[in-house]
Amino acid sequence: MDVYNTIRNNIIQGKYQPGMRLTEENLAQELSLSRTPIREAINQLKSEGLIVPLKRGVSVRDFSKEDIRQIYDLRTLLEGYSAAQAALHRTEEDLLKIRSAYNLYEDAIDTYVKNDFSHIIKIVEMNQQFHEAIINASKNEHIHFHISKVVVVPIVFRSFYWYSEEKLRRSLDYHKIILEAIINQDTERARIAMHEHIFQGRDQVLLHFHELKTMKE
Amino acid sequence: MDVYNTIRNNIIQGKYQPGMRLTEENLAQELSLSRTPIREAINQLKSEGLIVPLKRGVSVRDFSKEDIRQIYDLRTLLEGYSAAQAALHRTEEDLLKIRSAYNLYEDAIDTYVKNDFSHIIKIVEMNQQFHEAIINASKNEHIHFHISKVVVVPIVFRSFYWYSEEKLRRSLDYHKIILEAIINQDTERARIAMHEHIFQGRDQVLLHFHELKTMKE
DNA sequence: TCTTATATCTTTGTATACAATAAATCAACA
DNA sequence: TGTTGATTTATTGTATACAAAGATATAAGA
Repeated sequence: MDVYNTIRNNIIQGKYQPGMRLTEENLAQELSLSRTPIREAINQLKSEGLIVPLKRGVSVRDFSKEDIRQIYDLRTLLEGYSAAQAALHRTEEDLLKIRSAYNLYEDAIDTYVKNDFSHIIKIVEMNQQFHEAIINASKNEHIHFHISKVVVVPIVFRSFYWYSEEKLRRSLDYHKIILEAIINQDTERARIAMHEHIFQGRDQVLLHFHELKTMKE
Repeated sequence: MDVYNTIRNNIIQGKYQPGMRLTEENLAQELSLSRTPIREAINQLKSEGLIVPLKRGVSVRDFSKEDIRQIYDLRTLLEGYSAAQAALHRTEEDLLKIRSAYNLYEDAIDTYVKNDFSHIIKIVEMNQQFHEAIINASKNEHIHFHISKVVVVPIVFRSFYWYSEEKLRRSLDYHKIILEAIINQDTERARIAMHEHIFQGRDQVLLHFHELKTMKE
């Protein structure tokens, strides 16, 4: 894995906690590299908003509840649009991929509820894959480019640990509604279902905001 | 001006033409700097999509009509939303700034049509300032963060050279409608007017696409 | 002449050294 | 003791050197 992803993962997985100060030299020593490649990774993370510049060094960004609201508003807007566009432009190949992602998500949930709690990671991945497939089907390269740059809030990844079986099933239901709307080329239904689905995720994060922040993974 | 903005301006102003290959060494010599700061600027421009990686070096991105359509779709979505949010959340101070930007845009157009054609630059600036003021009033820091990163298409800057007086007046009319909708907190009117306004800009760019591409500024 | 292997040249990626600057420490003085 | 100025230290910004990887040119053999 490259330097950028190494540092990014350390932030997302809570190894580098919010507010923690990072310097080029420290990171370089930790990763046994020179400052040059570290600088490049830091610059990228800065431009993505995951770390904020300090007078000296940088610090891991500490997101507030208001940040979560704003970021989810944005995500709702962009992904709602991409679902609508996917309903409009999807090919048979797109449908195959979306359906496959849907099934894998269902499998992951089934395995999880059968007491294999390690499968939560798989659930996160398969959920992402479903959303990815829809963004691809929307045939707007630039929306894709943008959503991929929407600020990643570390705690969102951890929020899945607080999903009950019931909530996971409801999440799956939404995937189904979205999938069917895209099949039927019902743009507005796709958009609205995607909106509700993303707001469901937002509510989950906001509800457990404080536990998520202190959680060390 | 820093390295990033120097290179960016050279691309926007057509000094580095679409498809042109740039290498770190060349740029370093041209700007009398070492490769290190050049690399940082290039990385940023790459992540913004203004230049694309080559096997060796990078090349200035050549945008297609389809790119223009997709980017404007995105801009419509984001700025339409920000106009609606501005209508909802604007303070008196926001209104003052938006109104002031509106007036300056009107002044710039007036000066321009009185045969001072050099004022086209001012028109571009004042138009941007109006949009900025609305984004600020929308009170979503993250939308702001994003719109500022929406891919800048070089030729959009030049498209103003093809605006007739009538089209400029129509653009101003839209600003007025948007301003009033925000004053009256009419979210949907603000959103729709912003949509139409941005599509007007898109049509202008698409209409003159070929002239704009060969134009050297 | 055409193909393939070798050498050469270009260009990027990484390490390191040094310069510039801001922060922290310490000392001198009121 | 508290305040100011000088000194040291920490950290970033820039330059340069060298290693690694690709591309291009060259030469040898079929």
